[in-house]
Amino acid sequence: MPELPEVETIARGLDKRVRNDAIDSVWLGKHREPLKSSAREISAALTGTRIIEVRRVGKHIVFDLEASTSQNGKATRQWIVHLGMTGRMLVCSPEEETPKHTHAIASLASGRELRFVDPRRFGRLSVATKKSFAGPGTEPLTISPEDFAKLFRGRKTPIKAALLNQKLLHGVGNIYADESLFRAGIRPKRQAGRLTRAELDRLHAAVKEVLKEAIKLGGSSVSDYVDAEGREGFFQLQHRVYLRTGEPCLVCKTPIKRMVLGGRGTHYCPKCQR
DNA sequence: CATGTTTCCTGACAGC
DNA sequence: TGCTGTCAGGAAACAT
Repeated sequence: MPELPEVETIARGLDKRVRNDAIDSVWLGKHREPLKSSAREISAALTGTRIIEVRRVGKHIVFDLEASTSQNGKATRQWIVHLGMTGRMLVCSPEEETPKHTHAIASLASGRELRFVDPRRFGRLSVATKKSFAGPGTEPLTISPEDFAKLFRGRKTPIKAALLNQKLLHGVGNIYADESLFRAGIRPKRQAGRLTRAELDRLHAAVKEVLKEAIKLGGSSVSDYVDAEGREGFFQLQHRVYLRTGEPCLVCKTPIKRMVLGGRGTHYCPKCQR
């Protein structure tokens, strides 16, 4: 599942490959639309634009687009892609077989195609034409320790649920929430508002560290994640708790426990995390 | 508003 | 082999 490090890897790969290319035409799948904006809006917004840049905001891929207007002016807009759990954004040649669950194809001036494939359909496509897309919450890689601590003040929800709340921090998903809490030595179900400032500082550092390491390794390939070039990441080899239920903790050898928290599988070491 | 619960969707996997 | 049932999980909608 693509979280911040995976989306960052994908966005960088896409930027390298399609920056300055142009979108000639757009095809969108028929049946139920995996879209936030309407198919007509998306198609109209993308067709005839040039790709200025591809970047990541939270868990979203943002294509910054430029359209030439009739008065010779330039209009900017964004194509925003959320990959959900199983979404992929691939650059391919039109000759390549179109896989099942392909929901959108943008034909590029270079002759290649940008394809959005998403079996489970949790992904979302949308366009924004007014202001620059900023995402729902704050970027975990740049937030200060003070602002980080402030996010959780007075919250009764478990810290893990708060980390997953995209309106607070955006980009942290299930894998990196578990891994960060392990590195910070904090139990996932601790009340967010009751963490000490020292614990929050540790968590802040852990979140940043985990995300940065994961980006360096190209993300975690769990289930079927691959980047824009179809390559797998390697951070799954560094996971200390995620999907390690029953295996010994790498620090104290206590078996890793699993519980369900906020509807998500949650993995932790009962001895190292208090 | 804050928090908890349900829903969407399909592939993978267990059990028979 | 092939059918059925169960489950994961991001985020929005809905309920409390």
